[in-house]
Amino acid sequence: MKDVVHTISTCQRINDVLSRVGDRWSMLVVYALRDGPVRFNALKRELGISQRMLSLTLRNLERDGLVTRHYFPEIPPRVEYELTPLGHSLRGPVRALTDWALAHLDHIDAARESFDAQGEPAAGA
Amino acid sequence: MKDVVHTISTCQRINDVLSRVGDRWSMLVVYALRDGPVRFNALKRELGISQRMLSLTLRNLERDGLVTRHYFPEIPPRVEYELTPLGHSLRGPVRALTDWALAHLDHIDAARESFDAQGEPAAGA
DNA sequence: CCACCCGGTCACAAAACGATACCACCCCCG
DNA sequence: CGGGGGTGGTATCGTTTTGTGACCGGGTGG
Repeated sequence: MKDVVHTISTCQRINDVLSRVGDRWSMLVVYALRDGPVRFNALKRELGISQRMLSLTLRNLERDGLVTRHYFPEIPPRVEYELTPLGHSLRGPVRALTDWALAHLDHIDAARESFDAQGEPAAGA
Repeated sequence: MKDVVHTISTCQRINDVLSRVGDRWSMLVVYALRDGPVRFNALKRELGISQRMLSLTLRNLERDGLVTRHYFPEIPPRVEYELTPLGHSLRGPVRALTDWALAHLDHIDAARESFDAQGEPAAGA
């Protein structure tokens, strides 16, 4: 029973961190920042994320010490975001997940289609 | 520029999969199912998830071919959920992420605290 | 002059989430 | 025999999160 108790608290802790960096936008941003600093609007276009969510996600990431924000008071003002060492350490796990995602997207789509097909055979109209 | 274009579509695809299995409940369920079949209420207690979300998450996971649902018409009726081979293939990436989460939880908390501290110095009372 | 870029915020709608209650079934305890 | 409990789920309702579009200030090109 002790193992179970241990597992429970472990889940709580994982849950805790995942609720911070485990959302898809955060992971996508980490993924997009893998090769160095990127500008705000570049991220926005590349990820297909709304300005608001990108702004929010980046601020949370910055708060959690995963990215740094560099403001260049040029004309036009430029803002670049870059991974911190902590952020870089997350690259590996995120990479594993994105690689898996890329590799199994078709598989998931197929499973979903067959599930939906057998689940609702007379769902037409 | 071709590389950029490639990156863009790649992000879209990753985003696509992540919107399916990239939420924290799905990953937590995969994590909890790593050692074999687990019952509905056992998962609920272990993960600290509401019945509604667990039910939804499990159905989505089943739809995407990541878990299978085994119904035992006993008294009381027992339902167990188990990872499919596809689900097992996700264990690695999820493991990487959960390990990272466990390892860097303190780091994140510290970063957050210092960020909040310097962000709102006169937020007392 | 108007339109567009930059980075970002505001207000609002839509969707997701969480807690609770409820279902049907059966068991155990008193 | 009645009350409370556990099983796996769904329905409802209120809150939180997410997403959409407009808007801001500043500058530049047509």
